[in-house]
Amino acid sequence: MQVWLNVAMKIATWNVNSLTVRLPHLTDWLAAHSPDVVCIQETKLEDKKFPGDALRDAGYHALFSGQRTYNGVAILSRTAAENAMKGIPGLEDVQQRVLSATIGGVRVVCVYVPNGENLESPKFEYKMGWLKALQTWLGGELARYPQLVVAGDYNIAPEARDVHDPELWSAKIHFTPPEREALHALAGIGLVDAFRLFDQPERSYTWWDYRMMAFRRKMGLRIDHILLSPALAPLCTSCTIDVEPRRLERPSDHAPVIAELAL
DNA sequence: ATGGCTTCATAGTGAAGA
Repeated sequence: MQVWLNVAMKIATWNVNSLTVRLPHLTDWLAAHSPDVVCIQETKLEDKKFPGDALRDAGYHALFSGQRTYNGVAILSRTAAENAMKGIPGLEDVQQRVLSATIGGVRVVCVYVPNGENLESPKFEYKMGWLKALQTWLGGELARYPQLVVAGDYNIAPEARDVHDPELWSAKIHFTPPEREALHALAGIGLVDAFRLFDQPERSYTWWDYRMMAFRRKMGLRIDHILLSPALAPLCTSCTIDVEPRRLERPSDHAPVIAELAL
């Protein structure tokens, strides 16, 4: 007699653009959706100011790696995380952008890819070097952890359909050819975009500028992604963007992305 | 639009985000 034990895992990513400002939105969202794992970017606070108590009251363990003013990542989970690690090994970086841990047998990597500013900026060089280091490291992690999720704010829109006006954005940061090639290279090592495993509505985006009433006018970019290892991709049962938090007062400019896995 | 918000910071001709 064979016993099947199916476990569903709901994993999300959300750039909150200041965890201090967005904490009420986050705790409301956790209560409404009960995700098992949430990768958070742009906490913008030092570790000593991390709202661990509020998140514990909300029912979540938290790993965090922050700094003053900028960047900062966290992983929230219903069950305790194991083997937590900060950053990309071998990459000297004072900016807190990567956190990884194992939760329920799944290796979770939370990433906040650099913005890049523009093609002429030194920040663009930093972004491209950072992405190369990420790719090299993830190649090894894929071999080490067959069940791997890499979720976060990639600051890159992969395809024209991920940009509200591809012509306008063709030479702009987030949609330049070298950035798109760097994201495509992650597909080359086996990582699959969970969102495109399913039919999706047109004009599906995860970020909208605060200016120009961009959200209301559907002028956005899809730059937040959940990438899955080859072993996990067939186990993914859904992937959606939740635009509701973007409608709230004082919203984050990013919306959460949620994937469900049948493990 | 070479910046129209928003955040954190400081009191800047702000910086940075996306």
